[in-house]
Amino acid sequence: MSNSSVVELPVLNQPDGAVAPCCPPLNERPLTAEEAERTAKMFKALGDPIRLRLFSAVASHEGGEACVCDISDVGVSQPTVSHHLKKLKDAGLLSSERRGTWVYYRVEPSVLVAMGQLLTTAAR
Amino acid sequence: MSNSSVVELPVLNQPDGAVAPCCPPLNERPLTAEEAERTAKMFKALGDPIRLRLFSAVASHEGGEACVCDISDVGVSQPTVSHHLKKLKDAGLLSSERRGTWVYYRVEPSVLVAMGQLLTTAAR
DNA sequence: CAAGGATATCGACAAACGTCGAAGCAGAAG
DNA sequence: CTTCTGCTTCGACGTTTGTCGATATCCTTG
Repeated sequence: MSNSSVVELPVLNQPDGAVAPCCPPLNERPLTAEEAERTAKMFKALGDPIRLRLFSAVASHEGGEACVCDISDVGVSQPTVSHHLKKLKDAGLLSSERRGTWVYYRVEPSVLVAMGQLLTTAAR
Repeated sequence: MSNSSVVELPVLNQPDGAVAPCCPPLNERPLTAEEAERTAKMFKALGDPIRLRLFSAVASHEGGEACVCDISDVGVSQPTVSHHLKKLKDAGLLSSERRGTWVYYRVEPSVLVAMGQLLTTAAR
């Protein structure tokens, strides 16, 4: 149980391995309730300072992945770090894999791209 | 009191009227605690489905602004709509202006751009 | 198999959040 | 001045969230 298939957030994985953003840019048209529900989970996951630092630490780490031990110096207890990493994982922003003693978290580059597209101003 | 100077989020308004993103792309380097604190407020504001729909409704509305009456059909009471709009305003994502009977909310295009830059994959 | 380090889960608790109805305020219209 | 409409503020309430210490799990090492 490492790379458990990301379900609905924040990109839709295509059968051919490509990714498509789940929703149009925010200024293209009003999001539907369902789109907003899915997308909000993503923003919510990044809406906590500790989680944002953890996410940024993973995203900026060499190879786009980091061991928990590399990034857990954020001023909260170890269980809290674990809790936040789980939330990021549940939101589909990170995946994790155990290698020996350590657990590595990684961010899919496509996630960053898709999230950026959401916020990139549509041609108007 | 309409366009009250946006203080710290999510972009830093330059004296010459230009804007700079408040923080580097999330995968450039780990955010500092202060950067994360500021940026998380922005994400948090978009981390609620109702707020996201309101924001999207304003952002996609003609001219980048909308009257409250144009966008308040999101399934919650009118005071709740007002409460969420206030949160988006406090987060620096929207500004408001009263014109006669109606209050108009608007989103600064630079905000969308700056937020997109946060999430756009840095060259690595 | 025993010991130890790394991470996850559990249970509890205070603080923050989303929601509503009621009441208040500001312009427009009579 | 009074009434009406659009919006905000207030006060209350149940739910969710972030945090911790204690405990459990997984894996390596001796």
